[in-house]
Amino acid sequence: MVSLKDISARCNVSVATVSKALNGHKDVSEATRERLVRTAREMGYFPNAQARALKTNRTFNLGVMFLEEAGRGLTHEFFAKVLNSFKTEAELAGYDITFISNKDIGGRRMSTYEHCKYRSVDGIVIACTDFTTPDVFEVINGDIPVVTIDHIFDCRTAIVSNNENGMEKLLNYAADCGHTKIAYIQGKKSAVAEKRLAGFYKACVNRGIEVKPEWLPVGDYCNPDVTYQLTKKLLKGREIPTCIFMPDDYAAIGGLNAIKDCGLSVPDDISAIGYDGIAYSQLLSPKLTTYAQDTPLIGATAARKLISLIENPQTTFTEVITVDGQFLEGGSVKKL
Amino acid sequence: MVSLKDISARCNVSVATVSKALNGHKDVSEATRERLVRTAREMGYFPNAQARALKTNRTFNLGVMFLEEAGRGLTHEFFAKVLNSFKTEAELAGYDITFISNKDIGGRRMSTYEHCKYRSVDGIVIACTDFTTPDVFEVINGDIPVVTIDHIFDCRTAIVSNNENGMEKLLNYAADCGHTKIAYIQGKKSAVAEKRLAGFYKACVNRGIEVKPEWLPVGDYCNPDVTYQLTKKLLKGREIPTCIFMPDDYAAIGGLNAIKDCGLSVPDDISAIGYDGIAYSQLLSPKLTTYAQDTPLIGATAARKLISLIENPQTTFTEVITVDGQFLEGGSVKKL
DNA sequence: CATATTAACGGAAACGTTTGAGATGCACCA
DNA sequence: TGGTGCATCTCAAACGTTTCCGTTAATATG
Repeated sequence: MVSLKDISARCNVSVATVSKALNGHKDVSEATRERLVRTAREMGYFPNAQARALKTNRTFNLGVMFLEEAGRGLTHEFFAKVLNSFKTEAELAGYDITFISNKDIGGRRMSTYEHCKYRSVDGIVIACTDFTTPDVFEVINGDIPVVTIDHIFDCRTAIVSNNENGMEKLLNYAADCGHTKIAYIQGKKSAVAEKRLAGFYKACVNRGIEVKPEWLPVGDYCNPDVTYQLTKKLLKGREIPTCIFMPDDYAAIGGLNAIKDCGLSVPDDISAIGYDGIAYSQLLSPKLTTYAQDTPLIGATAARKLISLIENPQTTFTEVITVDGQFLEGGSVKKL
Repeated sequence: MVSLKDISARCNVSVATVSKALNGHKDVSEATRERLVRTAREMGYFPNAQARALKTNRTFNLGVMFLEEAGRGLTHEFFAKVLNSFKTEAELAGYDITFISNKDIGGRRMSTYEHCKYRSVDGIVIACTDFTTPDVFEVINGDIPVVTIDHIFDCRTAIVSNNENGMEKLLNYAADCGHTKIAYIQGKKSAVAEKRLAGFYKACVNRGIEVKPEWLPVGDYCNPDVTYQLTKKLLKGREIPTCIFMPDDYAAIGGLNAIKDCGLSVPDDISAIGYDGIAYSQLLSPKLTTYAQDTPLIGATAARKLISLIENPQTTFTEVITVDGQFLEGGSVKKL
């Protein structure tokens, strides 16, 4: 690998001058800087990332904290999409992405935060299903720039999908279609679940729709099995709803199977609504009516904000950025 | 951050001794090593990754080259799963994962290989849809340890899913069910596609099944739309097959929709077979009969092999490791 | 013309490690 | 006793940068 020293030798200047020239400092003449930049290019020079990091404490590396209890990890479509656009945006700005977790190093257990310190990441993005772990708190309370996705800590900037608005839009659509007997299989208790429920309630009140407690069972996200069971239970009740909101599109598959297994069909007998707008939901027939979270925008915004926090420490004020999604009308809701 | 110097000061020994003690060198007495290790732990010491890398040229970082033309990136379930287990296994061995691509740095375009050099990754795993790009060749011909997934270069070790065997198993099953009129919508031309076709042919010959050229259209992987069109075309033919092999489970959704749109049903009128065993395929009703690639094993093997190449350069002989998958019997194939 | 200012560059320390070569003390053997 | 070998530890250079400070020469200022 060609180093600054090689360039300095070839051009008869000091190493310091080469460094300054390549980094755009002012105290080097335009003539020599042009000459140095040119030969650096000719010789195929690239800075040594670790040497630079050692001096500057800047690695141009972003840590991704990505804890997912089910172990599905990258397989989780929402996370995968967000991460994908995060990565793209970060790379555009010259940053690389490294996965961060708690792990063993040299026989000693290292917490996630220690891992970040060890790797000297410039910033951290946290996207978890569970934000209540000690590992998360340690990172949140640390001194490395952080953005969180879909969870708000009051001292940190957060990018959140507009869950409240999403549910409102979906419920308004159902109401527009004439539905009043609406059930909602909730996701597991979390900040996201609360927001969605809030949006659901709010819209119900606005539209004068009565919310039955027994029509608000708590299930789990991304869990078709649980959703299958809960859907069946709803369909066996004394009074059955005409429209069922599923926890999300993936879980909805279970719900749809339950409806089918009860000898009913979507949307003629029962209307179904999902959440997420994952690819599959639009390949079903009928297409699932759902709300597509703007994952590309969420990821890109997270990256931009994080980098901004890193590069302009003075503007470090906490901020909550809400990203709207898009209503997707499928054919899974019957117009009464 | 506490450094070696801090420990050496506290314990009245030289920095060198601390370094050697912590790294398990032999020329330090058991007594002092124990003392040093203990105070290092007490003081919360972690080695500085970049300083160490600067000296040793070892970063304990693995580069992931992950080129996917459709831009689906991590969303591609096969890749996501493989990457997930790769990551887990690598972290177990103390390695971290960094995404590698071609990008701009300091105004100059950097190839993927240059990127690897810049970050000084210890090894690279390549998982692409297209192995014919210059970027891939440059990495393959470089001097950094490499393993490839699902593609074989003769100078590098490769982890490949047993595509030939998978297709054989599927075709044998179809034949066992009594099917003789079998169509196969192929994936896009690639090493993987060739292997699968080879397995298909081989099994057909074994079972005495005639292969009609018009029943072997070339479609694309993960493309429900194309598969939809090709399936329709097959169903409109003069003679129609009783069983259709789809490029993969994801594409199969398109095929299944086409069958439905033609007023036919699976498996009563047409049998369908997928490939991959992705989660959705087992949530459909009927479940899709398919072949699940052992993605956890593929990823873990890739990580282990790569690390072995890094840590034992003497054993650097090229190797091709074939990973078998598992046949999944669903309900999408009718027994004639 | 003397002095202050400025532009352009070099010297050298520092970042936190690793590592080979040397230094020290001690036991051992002839 | 003097050398040899060994165990244990220290010295110091090196990895490739960045950056503060100093130096030089040229130019501007009074």
